[in-house]
Amino acid sequence: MRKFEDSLPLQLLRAREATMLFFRPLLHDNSLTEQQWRILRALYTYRELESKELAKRCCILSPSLTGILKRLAQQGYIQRRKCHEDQRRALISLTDKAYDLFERLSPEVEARYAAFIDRYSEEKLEELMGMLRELSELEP
Amino acid sequence: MRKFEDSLPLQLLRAREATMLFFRPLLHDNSLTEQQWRILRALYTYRELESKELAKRCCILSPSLTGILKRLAQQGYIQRRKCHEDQRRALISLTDKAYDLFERLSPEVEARYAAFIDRYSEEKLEELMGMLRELSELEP
DNA sequence: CCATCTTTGTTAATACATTAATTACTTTTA
DNA sequence: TAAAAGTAATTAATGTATTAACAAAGATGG
Repeated sequence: MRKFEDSLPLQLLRAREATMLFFRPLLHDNSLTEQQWRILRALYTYRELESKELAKRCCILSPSLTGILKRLAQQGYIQRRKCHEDQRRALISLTDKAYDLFERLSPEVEARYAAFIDRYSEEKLEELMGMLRELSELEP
Repeated sequence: MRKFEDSLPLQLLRAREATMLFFRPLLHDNSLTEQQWRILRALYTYRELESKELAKRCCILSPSLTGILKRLAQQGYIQRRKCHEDQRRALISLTDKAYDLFERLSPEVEARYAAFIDRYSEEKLEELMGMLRELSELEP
């Protein structure tokens, strides 16, 4: 049996925790969770997404997303409309309030990303991202 | 601003999800959660750990661990004793029932790990693990 | 020796994860 | 076209994540 620490899922978890130490305090200071920020980021980029697509891009399962979106809506950060062609689908987008918040925070997020790269190395990061991308396309 | 998909935390999450697709079904078929399996693995390796050390090794925060250990104890998988030198510490270890379960499952877990390596590549995995290890030692 | 500070572990409150089951709507098929 | 099969989103139930606050045991300094 492999050593406990030689588990890839565990190392991926550790690496993610170490990375998030650069960003979590900033999000916390602004009363945002990781998941909420992922959703803001996705919607800022793609303008409008249906729920299922949003879930897939953010790596959040639909039942979780339902709750997260409900809370984001209560805080006035997202709005939803029904798709006319298919009445089952819901189309989600950011409110102006959310755009403001995003544009206020993103410079500091970028600054911390830069600080992170400074510590790790631009080249290593690029290589790592490549390997992760390949890994995430794998199927059992 | 970087593209949404160029976020390292997101790619680490995606990669972990893709990896867990190899193992999650097996754990689920045996009514184990990821966290429970991490704890079994850690305690199988180290025999006995105090709560804080267990939390750190498994990347689980203390308050979460409290609940997970309570449920594992109810199912008869762990036992706890107090440390004599320091009455605050709790020492956790597996029961025989847990050792049996672990030894029954680990061959299949290893088989799926082998299947995973077969798809990804032994060399890439080693290199990836190295980069992740370096990353997880980083501090803000 | 005592008051203070620190550490270990827990509780409480809220947010999210996971699986199964359900509802409402669409598409297929007989 | 009515019944069956499939899909998007939600609800329900249980388990975990996160932060703050706390109790109890231990270390520290006056």
